[in-house]
Amino acid sequence: MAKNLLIVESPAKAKTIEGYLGKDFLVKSSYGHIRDLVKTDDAIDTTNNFKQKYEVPADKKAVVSELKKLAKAAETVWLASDEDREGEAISWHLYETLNLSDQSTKRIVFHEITKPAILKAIEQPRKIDFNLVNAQQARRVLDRLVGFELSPVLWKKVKPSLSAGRVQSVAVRLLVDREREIIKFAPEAAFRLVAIFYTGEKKELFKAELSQRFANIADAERFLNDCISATYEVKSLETKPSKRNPAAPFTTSTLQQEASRKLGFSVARTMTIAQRLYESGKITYMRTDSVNLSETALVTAEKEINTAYGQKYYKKRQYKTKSAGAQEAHEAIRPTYFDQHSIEGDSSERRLYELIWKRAIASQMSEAEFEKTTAKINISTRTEEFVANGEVMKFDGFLKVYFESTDEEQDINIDESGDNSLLPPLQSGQKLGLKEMVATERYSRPPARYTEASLVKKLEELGIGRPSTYAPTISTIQNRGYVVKEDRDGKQRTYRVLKLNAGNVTTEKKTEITGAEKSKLFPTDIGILVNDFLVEHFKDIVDFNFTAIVEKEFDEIANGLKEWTAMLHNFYGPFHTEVTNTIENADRASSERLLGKDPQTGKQISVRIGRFGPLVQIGSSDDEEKPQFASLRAGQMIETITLEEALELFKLPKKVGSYEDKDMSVAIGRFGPYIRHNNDFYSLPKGLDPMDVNEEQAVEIIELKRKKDIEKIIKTFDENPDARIEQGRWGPFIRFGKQNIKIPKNKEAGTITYEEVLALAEADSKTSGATKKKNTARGKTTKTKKS
DNA sequence: CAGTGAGCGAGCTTCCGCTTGACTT
Repeated sequence: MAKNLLIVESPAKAKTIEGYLGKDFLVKSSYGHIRDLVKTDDAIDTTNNFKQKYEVPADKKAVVSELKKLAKAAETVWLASDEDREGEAISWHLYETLNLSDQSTKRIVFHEITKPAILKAIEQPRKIDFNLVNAQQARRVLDRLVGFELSPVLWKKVKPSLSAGRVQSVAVRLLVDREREIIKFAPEAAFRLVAIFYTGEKKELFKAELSQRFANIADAERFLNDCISATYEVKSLETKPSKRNPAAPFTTSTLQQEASRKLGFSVARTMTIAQRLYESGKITYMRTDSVNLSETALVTAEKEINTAYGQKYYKKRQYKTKSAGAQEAHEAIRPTYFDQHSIEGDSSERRLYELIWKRAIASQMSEAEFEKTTAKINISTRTEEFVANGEVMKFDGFLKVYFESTDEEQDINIDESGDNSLLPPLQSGQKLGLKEMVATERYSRPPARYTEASLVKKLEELGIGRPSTYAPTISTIQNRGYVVKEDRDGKQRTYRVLKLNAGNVTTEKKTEITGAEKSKLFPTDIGILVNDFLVEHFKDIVDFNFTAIVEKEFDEIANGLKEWTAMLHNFYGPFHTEVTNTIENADRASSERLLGKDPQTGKQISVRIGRFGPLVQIGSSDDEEKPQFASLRAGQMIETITLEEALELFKLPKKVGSYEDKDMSVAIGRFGPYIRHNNDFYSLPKGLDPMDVNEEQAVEIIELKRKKDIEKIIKTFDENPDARIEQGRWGPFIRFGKQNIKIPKNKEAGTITYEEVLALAEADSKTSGATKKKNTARGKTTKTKKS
């Protein structure tokens, strides 16, 4: 048995460290926290100084019992969890749970996983820092109190099973606030003027923009008319050098943002892939808020840049963390070995690795240098002036490997990219020819909706949540139904374009699509309802600064300046009073909004959230006639639906004729408009308005779908018409009644026999049954309906 | 992907952070 047991948080880390230390050391992992508050309401005794009840959760029992055994056999136990609040608490929980003794236990910390760093840490052991532990307990207890007292208020006043918490409720609030800003936003139009000039005989073309816009069309028209007979001349020419610096290496949040923008990954996907890279030793730890690179990393990055690109591309840089509440227990995310420009693996792993490698390498490279030229151009008949910008890269520097993208980039209108192009050689006083001048009506844009990644960025700025929880938080608010991630179609809008060409001014109307969204987060009706309720009754908790305020107090506790139970008393007293007060006095949250009267019957029309989601109701239950109901469609919200839109909902489903002696009806479901026939569903092709579908079209759609279905069939079986092998989206699979079964890797789809199908079907029903059980036991949300 | 939209009222839901799998499509 080894004399020393060293415990870290992550098994991948343990494996690496074990290699650095001799056989006197056994290195094991705790897999994060090993103890937590019991899940019941008696976890914290608020009447007895917040005394906590901890337990080892079921999935940690095995880890704990193994560690216990090993600790008993070891002479010294080294607690090497991370150097932050949570890490310190993990060490303390280990100390308690493993029944360690003071003499035989040592607490150590290190910031990089290298042999010298670890050996040095071992030479400088310390004791567990109880101030830090207490700060963590205050954090843990506060989160439990907030979550487990607020959620039941929602169950009573809104709807069962809802949740609220310090982090998730603010995340939802950010989305609701932003949605309202967008709803309220009134775009303003102005005419933007772009001219295309040319120089001398070579007729080299370049673009210039007028330094001001015109608010109305008359002014724009007058300007163009004035320009018909004008001459143009370069008034001034200014050339300035400019520089661009590389961005800091990735943290969890910046990695999530760039992977979302450049690779289109969700934050959860990014983290799963990064975890695989970490476990296979390709990158450093992926849950970090630090932009710091270790000394070893700096040295190897320098070497790599010098050999791969040359010395002038290297520049040593150290970055400082900007985000609030960073705890910096780890390094920035970087490749383990800088000389590995790419790796083996599946395409998503390769692409994410490449992104991480480029960003980390670029962060130690020299700045890119540009020469920016600004030319001002006079108009003989007007006082305004045109401005042309040109940019020439003099030295690429870090741009040789990496270009950081921004959120705005994706919505830049093609017409508007007048900047950063090359200018022909110009001289002050030079006369210019005009090829064309265009005044385009442009609208101001509302604030952008959040993506998963931009919401993470915002949360990080506010110091809310931690690297390990960003992705789970984004999932939670979607799972609770507060938020949906989806695409939405935009609306058509017209804009006017005036053109001056060959001495003539012409006017044209054009259309564009505005407000189309791809993979954006939208608050749902229930999300809005819950948010408004919380904002009304628990303003302090859902305040954007709440976390920052309590974090400051946690820091004071960590520094020994404040007693942790005193802090909790101060918080809990007023909070709990507000909870009781709200339960007793507050009205049930109502989602109802009156839209007006039905023009045909005069009955009242209202929208509200029903048992199965948002609905429109015509008439009230007091009327003699029964009220009519219709569900809102995807993309429609209680807050914004109009009376006209609500009435539209009652026009569907509608019969469009019959086919094979059965009725066909058209309706709109969760996946868009469809035709229903004999209990089968056929979705409508895009662009076809469900209100316009006639019998002939419907039949055509049904027959086309059937033909396609037949084409998908690879093999059928005489023994059973319900069994067949089909070509699916991810390859061939077996359809066996309602069961969809994967084809084992060693089998060829075309050669499978019916006996094999039966065997696979039985094996599949067993495993899927077991899975279902496990899911419900874990309390996961299953979407199966009660039958 | 429909239909549903009331009430009966037991027993359940829920937080944030630290870690990985073991599942599915």
